[in-house]
Amino acid sequence: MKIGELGRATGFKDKTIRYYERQGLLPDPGRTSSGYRAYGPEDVDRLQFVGKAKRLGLSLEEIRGILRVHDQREATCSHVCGLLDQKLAQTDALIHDLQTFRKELAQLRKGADATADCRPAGGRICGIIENSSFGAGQETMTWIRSPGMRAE
Amino acid sequence: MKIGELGRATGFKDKTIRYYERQGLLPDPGRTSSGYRAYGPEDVDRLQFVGKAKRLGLSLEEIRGILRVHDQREATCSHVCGLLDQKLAQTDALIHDLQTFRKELAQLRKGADATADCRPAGGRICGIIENSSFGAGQETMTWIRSPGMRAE
DNA sequence: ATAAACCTTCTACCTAGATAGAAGGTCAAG
DNA sequence: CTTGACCTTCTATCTAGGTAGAAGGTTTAT
Repeated sequence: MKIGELGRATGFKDKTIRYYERQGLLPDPGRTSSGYRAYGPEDVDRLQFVGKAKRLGLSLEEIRGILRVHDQREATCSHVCGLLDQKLAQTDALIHDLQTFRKELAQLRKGADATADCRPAGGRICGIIENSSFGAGQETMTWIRSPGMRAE
Repeated sequence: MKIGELGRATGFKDKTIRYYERQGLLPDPGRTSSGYRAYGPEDVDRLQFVGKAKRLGLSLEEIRGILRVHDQREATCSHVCGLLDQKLAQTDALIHDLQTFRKELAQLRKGADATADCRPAGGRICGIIENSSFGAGQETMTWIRSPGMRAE
């Protein structure tokens, strides 16, 4: 099987497959006499696994970790369970932070309605934002901007 | 006031201040006779505003938008309220997606405990992940990886 | 007077996950 | 035999928000 065929079987572009190979997600495939990459059915499985793991929210680095364990002929169970637990904890933490953020944001918005003139004296720029005690912590809420969320 | 002093007053590095100027967040400051950027107290306010807005989760582009409205001598109230409402809606949507994701993840994790051997026959890689109906949708949960969240 | 501490511009690099193009070799069908 | 569909490698580009360094000019303190 050549790379295009593999791509059609898995939904990945050929460029992406070569990229994954460079990233260590796919082993060096054999080559045909003319130098083409020669894949077998196990590579279809492997790529489909990558796709599924990606959809689970695993990074390429995490997926590479799982595949390395697999390639060592070890069972990946405990490794994967660890990753899932980690994801779960991260998700919980993120939800918690977001809920806190949302509360503060809502409060700020409520106060904004009460602000008759949001531009106070003295060259200040926006009373709504500047009078808030919101950003008192040093943490930045950059995570609110997530890929695919940008309207365009 | 020169750039270093402005930086010390606001907590931004000089490099960052020049970067913000390039990005259109700060107006072209005057220069001293020796060509140095010469700032006034209003620039301290402006930069502090930028810091606060950033901590609110606004992107530099959004902040630039607010500042442009301000520079037109228009009140920024309604503009900022619009942004806040938008952030609020985005946050709600993100929390909702995350809760759905968390449920599916927890279910997967629960099933993993029941999976005696996660490596089924036929060159498959990980039964836990591959047998899940989890990633059935096409959407990828990449937002789970947020800046600052990466353990190192 | 000279070293430290500033300042300037310009350019390159970082993350993450690809995508696109250039320049060229190979292969199957008509 | 030639056209188009493949294949190869290498390099550049995108997002977002900066950071770092080179190469050089200025100012302040000792």
